[in-house]
Amino acid sequence: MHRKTPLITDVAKRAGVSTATVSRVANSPELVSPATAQRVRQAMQQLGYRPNGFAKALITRSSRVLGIVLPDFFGDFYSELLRAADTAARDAGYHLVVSSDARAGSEDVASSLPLNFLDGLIAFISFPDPSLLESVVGLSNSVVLIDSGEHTHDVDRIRIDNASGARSATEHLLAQVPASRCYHVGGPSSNFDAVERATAFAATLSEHGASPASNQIEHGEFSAAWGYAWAMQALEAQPSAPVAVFAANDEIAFGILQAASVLGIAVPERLKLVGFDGARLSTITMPELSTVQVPLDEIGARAISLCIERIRAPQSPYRAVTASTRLIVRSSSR
Amino acid sequence: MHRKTPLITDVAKRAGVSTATVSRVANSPELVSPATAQRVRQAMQQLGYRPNGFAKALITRSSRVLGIVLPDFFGDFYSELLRAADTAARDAGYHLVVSSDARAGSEDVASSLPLNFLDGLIAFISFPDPSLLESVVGLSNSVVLIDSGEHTHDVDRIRIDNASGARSATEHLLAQVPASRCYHVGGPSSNFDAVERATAFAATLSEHGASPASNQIEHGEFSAAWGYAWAMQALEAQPSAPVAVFAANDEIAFGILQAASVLGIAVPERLKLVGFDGARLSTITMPELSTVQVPLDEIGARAISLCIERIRAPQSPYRAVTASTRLIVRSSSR
DNA sequence: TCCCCCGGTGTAAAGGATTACACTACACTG
DNA sequence: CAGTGTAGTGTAATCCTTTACACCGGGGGA
Repeated sequence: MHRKTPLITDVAKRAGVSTATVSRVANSPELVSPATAQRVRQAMQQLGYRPNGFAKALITRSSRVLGIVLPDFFGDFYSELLRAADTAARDAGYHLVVSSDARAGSEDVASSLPLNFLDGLIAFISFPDPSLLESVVGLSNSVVLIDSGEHTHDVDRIRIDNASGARSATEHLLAQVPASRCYHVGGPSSNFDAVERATAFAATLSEHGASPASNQIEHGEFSAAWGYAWAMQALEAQPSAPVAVFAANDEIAFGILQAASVLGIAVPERLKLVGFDGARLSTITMPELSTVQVPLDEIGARAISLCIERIRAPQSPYRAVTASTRLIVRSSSR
Repeated sequence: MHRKTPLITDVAKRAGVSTATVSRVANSPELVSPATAQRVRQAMQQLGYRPNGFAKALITRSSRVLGIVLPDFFGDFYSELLRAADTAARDAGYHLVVSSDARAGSEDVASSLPLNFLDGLIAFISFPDPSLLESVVGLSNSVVLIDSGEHTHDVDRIRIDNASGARSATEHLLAQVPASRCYHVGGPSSNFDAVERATAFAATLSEHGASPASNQIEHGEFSAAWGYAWAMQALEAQPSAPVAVFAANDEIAFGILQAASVLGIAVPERLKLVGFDGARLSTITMPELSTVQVPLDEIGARAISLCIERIRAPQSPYRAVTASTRLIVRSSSR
C-alpha cells in the first residue's frame, strides 16, 4: 500500500549492480564506468532515491552542518554576519544551524543546538565569562570564537579591532570639537565590544591632554531607545556650541539622531555624530551616519573557513584573526 | 594516546550494566530502578558520554530538527518571525535550520538545507510559482507553507489576511482624506502579499465610489529606498492639501517618512501615512508609524506546531490557518 | 504449593549507508 | 605465454544506538 522510501538496495537491484557501485556513483563517480553510472543515475531518478543522511553521517562521521550562536537575531549587525557566514558555508558545502541566546549559560547554548549533529561550532559571545567560554569550547571539537575577548583556552578566534576604529572616530571628532564637548554613548558595560570602544575613546581623549569627565562616557545598551534617552537629557542642556558624540553602535546613534530631530538640534551643524558597525541602518538614516565599519562579511566568511579548516586538520595550530575596522565619514559628522 | 569519544558500551561496562539499560536511563528512565539509574548517570558523567546523534536518528528516524526557509535574513519582519519560530521549536524539543533564498528555484531550496537531516520543513515563499511550490512540498513529508497564495497541493498552510488589514488601513485614510489623494506604494508585483494589499486598497477605493488612477497605485520593492524614491517624485508635486499614503510595508513607509522630512512635509498634518507589518521598525520611527500589524509571533509558533503535528500524525487532514491582521493607529496618521 | 504477573535487566536484531578488501577480466610487457 | 597492472565491480564489515523480545526472580492470589 504505502510505498516505503527507496533504499540504496532498491536502486542497486533496479540498476543491476551492487550497493557499493550505487554509493560510488553518488560519492566518487570517477571510479565507475560511464555506462554503469548512467544506468544507476537513471534508477535513482525513477525511484526518487535520496540517501539517508543519518546512515551516511553515521559512517562518515560528518554531517556537513555547522552551528552558529549569536547574541541575537535582531538588528542588521547579526543579519549581515549571518548572511555572510551562510554564504560561505554553502559555498563550502556546509549548512548552518543558528541559535540566538549566547548570553545565557552554556547549558542553554548546548540545548539550543543539535550538538550531536554538528561538525563544528561558531560562537559569538560578547560577554566574556571565562567559565562559559570554557564550556562552549568543550562543546565540539571544532570551535571558532568570535569576539570573546581574552581567554586562556586553545581555540580559534576572530577579534574585532574595536580600539583602532574607536580611535579613528574619536580623532575625527576631536578635530572638529574640543575634547570637553566630546561624548561617548556606550553599550552595556558587561559587553566586551562596548568596553573596548569606550576605553579607546577615553584613551584618545587622554592623549589629547583631556581627562574625560564621568558624564562624558556613559554605558547603557545597544539600542536606539538608550541613545534617544541619553540624548534627550544630555543634549537638551547643551549651549549652542557644537557637540560631538561617538555612539557605541549605529542603533544608539540612530536614537540620538531622533532625539536631535525632536530637540531641533541640527546635524551635523550643532551635533557631530559617529556610530559603529557600518551596518545597513547607517546608510538609511537622515542624514547618513558616519560610522566605524566592521567587516561583517569578512568576519562571517572567515569564521566559517577557520572552522572548516579545523575540521579538516584537528591538530593544526590555533589561530587568532583580527578583523580591522575603518572609519567612514558621512554627512552626520562633517 | 588520544582518548576516543566514549561509546554507550563504555558507559555500560563502567556501570556494570548492558547497553540497553544505559539507553533506557537516557530515554525512558521510568523503566530503570533508581539505584541502577544513579550508577549509570554517574558513569555517563565521568566519561563525558554524549550519545551519537546519527546512530540515534538512524534508528529513531527522527532528528528533531526542522528546516525553515525565508525570503531573506534581513529586516525586522523575518527576524521576528524567526525568533517566534525558534522559541516555539525549542519549547517542543526541536531545533531549527534556517535558509534564506526562497525566491530562488526549488533546487536551491533543496541545496540550501540539509534535507536528509530534517524531520520537517517550513517554507515562506511569497512568489507563488506553482511548480516551485509543488517541488518544495515534495521535499519533505511534513511541510508547512506560509503565505504562498493559492495552490493545488495538499499541504498545511498559513495565510496572512492581507486583505482585511489593507481594507482597515484604507478606510482609516479615506476617513481623513478624499479618495483622489490616497495613494498606495506597493511592493513587488510578483509578490503575493504585495498584490493582495494593493488589490484590497483598490477595492476599498472602488467601494467608496472612486476608481483609482494608475498613479495612485505603484509597485516597487519592499525597501526604504523605493519608498523614498516614490515620495520624492510623487509628493514634491503635491499641492498643500493633505495626502494619504498606504505603504505596502513598514520599510517603504520609513523611506517615505524620510522623504517627507527632506521635503519639509509635516507628518501627519500634510501627509497621513500607514505602513504594514507592525515590526519593530514601526515603533522607532518619528513620528511613530501607524501600521497593520501582522502577528509574526503567532505565525511563527503556529507554523511550528502545524509542522510538528503533521510529523506526529502524517495522515491527518491538511489544515489552512489564517493569521488575522489589525490596524494600529499611531501618530503618523492622525 | 503452584502459577501468574511484573519490575528490572540482558541479548541481539535492526536501521541504511560507506568503504576496505577481494576479485575478475582484460590489456600489456618482456 | 607467463606475469603484472588496472579499471570496474561485489562482498561484507562497520558506524552506534534503540528496542523487540526473552529471561529471571520474587510477591501475591487461588
